[in-house]
Amino acid sequence: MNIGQVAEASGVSAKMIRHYEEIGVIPKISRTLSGYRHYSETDVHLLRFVRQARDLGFSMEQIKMLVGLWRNKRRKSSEVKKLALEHVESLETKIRQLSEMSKTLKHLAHCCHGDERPECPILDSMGEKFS
Amino acid sequence: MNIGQVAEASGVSAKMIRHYEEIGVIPKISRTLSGYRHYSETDVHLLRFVRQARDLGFSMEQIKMLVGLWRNKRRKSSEVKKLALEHVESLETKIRQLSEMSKTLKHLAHCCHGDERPECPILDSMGEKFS
DNA sequence: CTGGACCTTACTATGATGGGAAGGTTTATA
DNA sequence: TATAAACCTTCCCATCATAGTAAGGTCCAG
Repeated sequence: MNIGQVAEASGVSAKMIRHYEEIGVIPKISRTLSGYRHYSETDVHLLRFVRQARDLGFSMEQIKMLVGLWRNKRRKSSEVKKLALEHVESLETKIRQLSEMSKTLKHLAHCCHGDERPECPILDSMGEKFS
Repeated sequence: MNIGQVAEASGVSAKMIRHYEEIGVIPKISRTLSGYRHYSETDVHLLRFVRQARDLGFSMEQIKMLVGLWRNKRRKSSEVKKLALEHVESLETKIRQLSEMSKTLKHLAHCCHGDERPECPILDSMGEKFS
C-alpha cells in the first residue's frame, strides 16, 4: 500500500504519517526503488493505534511510549496504567481550569445587561482586578 | 517606568509586552531618546486588563477586540456580552471533549489490572478500535 | 506517449510563550 | 571618573500538532 491508501485506511493524514515517522513515533518504513513508502496491514494497525491514542488526548511523547509498550510483548500492564492515569490527572486539571474560567465568565455575563449602553460589569471586572 | 517595572507591576512579562505591542493588542508606546519604552500608570492598567482576559482564556484576537471595547466609551455592552458568551460556548465545548476523553480513559484504566503481566485492556482497546 | 493522480522533500504558517545572543544604556559603586 | 552590574534593544530560534504550498519525480490508464 502507498501512503495515501494507508492514510485513508488508518484515518491519519499522509502528512502526519510522514511526520510521525520523522519524530520516531513509528519506525522508518521500507521504500520502493523509486523512494515511495510501502506499507503493510500491520502498519495500518499501528497507525490506527496512534490515532486512537491521539483521540484520547495523549501527547506525542506519551504516544511514543505507548507504541513502545504496545509492541513489547513483555511489558507490564502497570506501566500502561500509570501512563493512562497520569494523563487522566492532567485532563482533569485542564478541565478544572476551563470550568473555572467558564464559571467566572458566565457569572460576569449574567450581570451584564447586554444592551445599547456602555456600562459593562465584564469589562469593569477585567479592568479593576489586580494581583 | 521601564518595561521591567511595568512587567512586574502588571504581571505580564517584558517579552509578552513587546509582543502585544507588535501584534497590535496594545498601542505603540512612546520611547526615550535612547529607544527605551516608557510607560505610565494607565499602561499598567491596560496590561492588567489584558492579563485578566488571558487568564479567562480569551484568544489574542478576542483580546484585541475587548481592549477596543474597553477603551471605547461609546461601546454597547451587548457587544462585550456577545464576545463573552461565545467564549463560554467554546470553553464548554472543550470541556466536553476533555471530559469524554477522561471518562473513556478512566474506564479503561479501571479494567486494567496494572500488575506485572502484559495483558492490558487499555492497549487492546486502542489497538482494536477502528473507524 | 501523454495527462492526471500520486508520491517525494523542503519550506512556511499557526498561537502564545520562552530562551538566548549581540550589542547599547543607565546606574551604582569603588 | 571608570567600570561593572543591571537593564534595555532587536533578531532569531524553539515549542506542539497540524496543514498548506511549491517544485519536482513516478506510476498507470487511455
